[in-house]
Amino acid sequence: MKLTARKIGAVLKSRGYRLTPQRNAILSAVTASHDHLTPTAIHEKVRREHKNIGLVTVYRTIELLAELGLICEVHSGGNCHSYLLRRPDQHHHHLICSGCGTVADFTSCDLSDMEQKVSRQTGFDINSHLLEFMGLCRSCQKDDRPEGSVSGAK
Amino acid sequence: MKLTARKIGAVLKSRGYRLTPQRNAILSAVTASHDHLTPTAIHEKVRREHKNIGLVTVYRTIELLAELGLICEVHSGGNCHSYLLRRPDQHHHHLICSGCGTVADFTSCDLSDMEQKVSRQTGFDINSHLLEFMGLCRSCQKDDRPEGSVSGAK
DNA sequence: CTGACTGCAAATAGTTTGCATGACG
DNA sequence: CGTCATGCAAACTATTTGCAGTCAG
Repeated sequence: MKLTARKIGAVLKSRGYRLTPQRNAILSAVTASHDHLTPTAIHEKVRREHKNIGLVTVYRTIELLAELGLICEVHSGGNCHSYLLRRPDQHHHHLICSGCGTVADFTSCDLSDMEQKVSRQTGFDINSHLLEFMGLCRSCQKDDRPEGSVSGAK
Repeated sequence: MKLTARKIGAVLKSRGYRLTPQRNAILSAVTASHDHLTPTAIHEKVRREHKNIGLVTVYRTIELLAELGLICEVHSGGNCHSYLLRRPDQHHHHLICSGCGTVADFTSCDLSDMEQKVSRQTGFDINSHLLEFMGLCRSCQKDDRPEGSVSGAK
């Protein structure tokens, strides 16, 4: 079950934040996309409908959403300022296609064994982890041409 | 076994790159540190001895080293432009202390099972992964004060 | 109404590029 | 000696901040 723009809006309200058309537009853009989006990308997307929305507002909204844990960063490639809707209901990780940039997520993550082992070895008190897999998605495997047809890449 | 400045220098030479005093200084700074360093941090470190080294040179050297696979990025916190000496001899991952920023690494990583499972589930052809654990290192646990005594944090 | 939100513009930070000089091999 | 590397300055890009007007509640 995914988070919808409406649900996020409700969260915002319940936290005492206002639900403005701009924020709504940004929420729609983020929830509609399966990919990770940079601030600029979100801005462009949103601008199609709300021409005079400021990039600044996008930044501020992203910050807010990240703070509330509704979106999270994706670390694909060198780009570390891409954001993605979060699945709040469960722990999950990302699977990033190096061909087209699509992000899938998966939940079958059991690192607790490894976490314990590493913790024992190093003495660290581990409280979280970051795990991402990189590879080619089904359709990019068919195309199987490393260059060309890359949409997300800079 | 860690990579030393000397060894990296040898690699550079063998690849046809020149071994200049500036590069040497940068290599020493990187190999001497157990932490992840940002370009600016490297620059400052290096400057203590070589006052008129340019930040630009640091950037260019980092780029070169990353290209040769001698250093790698660390994705701790929001900062994604920190670099660390690589252990070229084996696959490993990072363990980042959220207290002081120290980076340890560990090698007991067996994700192949999970990789296969995820691959089967999603149809992705997985070729690499990024795994980092976050937590508190031994000495930060003793201090156990989440604020204060934080050196690496912005 | 009132304070939070927005948009603009300017400020700041981070990174890249062009070019003349200098040093490596 | 020729070429690659450096350092400076300027160009760019990405992000943050200040402020006055606007709008959600």
